[in-house]
Amino acid sequence: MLKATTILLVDGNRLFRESMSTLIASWPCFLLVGEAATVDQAFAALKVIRADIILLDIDLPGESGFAVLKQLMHEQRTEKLVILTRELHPEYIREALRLGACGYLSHELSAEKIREALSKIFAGKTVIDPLACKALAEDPIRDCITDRECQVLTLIAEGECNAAIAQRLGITEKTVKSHVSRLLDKLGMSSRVHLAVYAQNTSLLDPPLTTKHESSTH
Amino acid sequence: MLKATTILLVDGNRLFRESMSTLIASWPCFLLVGEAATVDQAFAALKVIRADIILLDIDLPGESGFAVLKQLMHEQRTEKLVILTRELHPEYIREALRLGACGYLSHELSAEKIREALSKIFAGKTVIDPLACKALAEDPIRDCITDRECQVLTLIAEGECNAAIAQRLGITEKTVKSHVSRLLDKLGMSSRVHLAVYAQNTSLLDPPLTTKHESSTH
DNA sequence: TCTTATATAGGTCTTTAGACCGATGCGGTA
DNA sequence: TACCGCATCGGTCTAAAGACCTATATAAGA
Repeated sequence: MLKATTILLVDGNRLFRESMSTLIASWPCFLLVGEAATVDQAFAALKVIRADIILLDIDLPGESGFAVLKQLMHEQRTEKLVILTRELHPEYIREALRLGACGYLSHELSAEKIREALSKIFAGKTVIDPLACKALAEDPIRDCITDRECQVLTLIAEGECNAAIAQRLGITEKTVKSHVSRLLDKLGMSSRVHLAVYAQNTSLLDPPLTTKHESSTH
Repeated sequence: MLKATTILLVDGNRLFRESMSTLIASWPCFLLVGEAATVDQAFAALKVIRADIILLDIDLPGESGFAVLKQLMHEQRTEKLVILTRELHPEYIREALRLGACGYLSHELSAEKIREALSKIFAGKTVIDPLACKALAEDPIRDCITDRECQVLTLIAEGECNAAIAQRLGITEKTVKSHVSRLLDKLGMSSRVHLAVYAQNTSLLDPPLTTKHESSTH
């Protein structure tokens, strides 16, 4: 008998968990082995169960689903991490893939599409929701940060306050606030701290922090 | 004839540059080959000149001198990078050395001491101002971050606001603010954005964000 | 035992951040 | 020309951040 692919579902919405639970139960080769509503619950569950695939929402109550992604990738666990969420923010998608997710699926997908995707993912493939691809592709606006915004972002990452940024760029604090708000909106974030961390982690800033392969030539 | 050790001076203070210029001119084996008041000017200068030693202030108008340090270390250039600054913040010193500076000299040093230090540095040694050592040594408090503070720092780096941190740690926002203020004080910083960037760059993050034993008996 | 560090928490206050609204001028382009 | 993206700036408002003050319980050490 074929062993079922086991799934852990992490989603803050109880009704959604229950309906997904029913749905998965109707799939022959899949088995839901656990549910969690929060990041903490997810970690707790992972201490006692083993899943092949973790279906992970991002917008969880409390800590973001990215925290799970980060932690588990850090621990080099073998579970396939798949984002299953309502949101299609391009930045969410990029961040998820950057952190090592094996898939990004939205709630817009049909149940059948989800099942297919999970099969492929279990087989080792990476599946990105067509809608997510579309969101990435159709959203050059949200992707491209203007020169000015990039300058502001850089200064935020240096820890400058709006007034200081205004002074250094020779504009008013009002304008800086406009840029900051637009950056937050474009990147789907909610505070300048996120922006700072984002700028640090992506090579938006001059020195690409890729200390990966240091091929020393001396 | 002995080839002089060439120096590029990066400092935002014009008068200081001029006086240092005169001072260096009075040293037989040293030659000041360039000056810069800002990070941008420094990079511009480095495109056209070659120096053996770069004397670098940290508190430059605009971008911090650390930017130069980062970039040049990243490019694996051969110039010796020496911090010459008024400040003796332990965190500055640590950061400078971490980024690969060959020396940390304060303005409190005598001209003769500076010259000696530069000779040693050119010879391949690393020289740290005795006052800087003292600042590091006398400041064990500023060095050690407690477990709790580390947890708060980690959450700040994740972009959490104080209220969210309070919720996740099961304490009041007031207490979180206390921890944040203490962190800012210990690390000589002025905003949570600095803390976030600091935490990102120093991989303070890996360690336990595990909610340890919650001794809720208080 | 006395001291010190830590974690906790409260009060008051000012400053900063950011949302949400609007507006203008400029340059490229369909 | 009319439209659109960008950068600029303004007003108003709420919430968050952080300084500065005090205070308590606990645990580790001198």
